[in-house]
Amino acid sequence: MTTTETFHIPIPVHVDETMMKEHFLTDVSINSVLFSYHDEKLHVLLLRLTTSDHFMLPGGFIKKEEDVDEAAIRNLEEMTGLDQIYLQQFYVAGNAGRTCDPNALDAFKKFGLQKIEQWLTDRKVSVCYYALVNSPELQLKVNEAIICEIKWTPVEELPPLLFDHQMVIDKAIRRLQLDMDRKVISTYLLNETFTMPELQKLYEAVYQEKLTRSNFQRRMLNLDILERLGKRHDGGSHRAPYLYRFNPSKIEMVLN
Amino acid sequence: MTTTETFHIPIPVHVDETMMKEHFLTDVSINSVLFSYHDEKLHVLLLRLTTSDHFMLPGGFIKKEEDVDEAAIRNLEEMTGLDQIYLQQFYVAGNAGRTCDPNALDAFKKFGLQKIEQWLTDRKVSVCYYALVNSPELQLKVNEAIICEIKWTPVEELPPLLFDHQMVIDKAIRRLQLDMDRKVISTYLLNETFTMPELQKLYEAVYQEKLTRSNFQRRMLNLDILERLGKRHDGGSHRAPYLYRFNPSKIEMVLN
DNA sequence: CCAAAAGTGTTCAACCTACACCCATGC
DNA sequence: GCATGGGTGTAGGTTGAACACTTTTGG
Repeated sequence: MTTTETFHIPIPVHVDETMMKEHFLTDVSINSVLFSYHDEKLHVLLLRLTTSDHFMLPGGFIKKEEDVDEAAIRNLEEMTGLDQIYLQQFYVAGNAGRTCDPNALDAFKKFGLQKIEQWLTDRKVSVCYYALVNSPELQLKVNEAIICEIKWTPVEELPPLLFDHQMVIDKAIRRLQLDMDRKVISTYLLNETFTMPELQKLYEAVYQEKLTRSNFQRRMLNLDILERLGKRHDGGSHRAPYLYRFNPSKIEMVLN
Repeated sequence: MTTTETFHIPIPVHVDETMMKEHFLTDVSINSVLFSYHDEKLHVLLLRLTTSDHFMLPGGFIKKEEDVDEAAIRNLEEMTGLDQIYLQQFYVAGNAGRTCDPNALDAFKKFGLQKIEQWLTDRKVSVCYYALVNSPELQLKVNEAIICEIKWTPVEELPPLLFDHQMVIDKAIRRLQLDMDRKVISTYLLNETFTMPELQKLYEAVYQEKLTRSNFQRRMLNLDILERLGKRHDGGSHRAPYLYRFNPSKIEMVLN
């Protein structure tokens, strides 16, 4: 999946409400805000049922014998094929009316999800995670049934969303900003090696503000977790920037 | 309730499992870590069933038509009679095995809670809040049935706890520490007026470390949210400290 | 007058900000 | 050589830690 196309993933529809109730917790769900950084922008992964104009966050349910954290991981794996992802619980969306979105109801109905439509729009308390993905190339795994659209969207261009997902994303961004200052989670959003200007652009995308080049450089170097490697020349008519890498042994201490 | 005695509150037992399932969400619960500050120590409110040696956090369940935040507030009100409390969601305890605590099962059984024993030890995802209470004087409201012990416990002297409540308290303290630096929540733990040494001792209790007197004073004054009132002399053979008050108009901006 | 507690001042280092200057590269 | 982008240095301000000094009060 490139960063500009949209893609289609299948979601299973052979399930019915009885099956869901048997295997899953009935009034808890999971929603994940997947962040990815590319094209100098912070992106969020969104889904759209083909029967709706509105997008939504990926999510899932918790098996009865499964930890909530496990369920969040399983969910991401099922959807993206990725398993070494930074995952952080950050919020519980618990308003009683949050699943009563007529747009969602309508979309589910048209979509042919009658068998679990009730289940999907029943009152749910949603445990929200944010996840950091350094590559937007998703290995899609789900192999059955109906198709929906999946898309990386820049955070400053979010379309209308179902349920309370706009608010959930806002909270996720706020939390990501706070965590960026306390932990060294930029590792999870970049390739293994990167230049200082690239790192700076990531910070600018997350905080949605410009930073001063020279001061940013010093700040990062003072953290004492960067290893300077060789230089990398991109063919541009300017000086070649150094490549850096996060020093794994030093990061552990900072990662809470 | 003074700060040294333990107290007994009644909890209702006329309910049975069918009633619970009809009115409440089945696999979500709430736990609250109530913090109070007195005797120069940070305290947590703990309950103990008279049939157990182990203490536990107060908690409750969520009505089907009720927001989770509302439920947390209702819960606190029912238990303490207090309604202007600072309440902050901070964690979801979601491990599958967390409610399988043989000590708890045993205590519930002996306690005569057969009718909802199954309900109480069924797998539950717990939304955890911390709350700030500036007065340990609780107005107890619940008026029926069985008695259990309720006690303010200094955080450095926590007894053995049921379920995963020790871990929940640890996380609550960590979160409280982070929040103390970002917001001005000390208001909720002190009387309206206080002296600088009193404020310092609160910080020392929360961070569990000594702070330098002169620097602490400057730091607090530089926040520009304190109003200096008169002096207060306690009869001690030393200089009388000033009284301070948080300036309500300036606090709002800092309270997120 | 002394001890104890509270308030204030001084110094030093760390760090942030702004801005200037130097280096490498392609056209 | 010059525009562009990257790297480094410097001056000024702010912040925080450590510690010394002063003020108030009771015995």
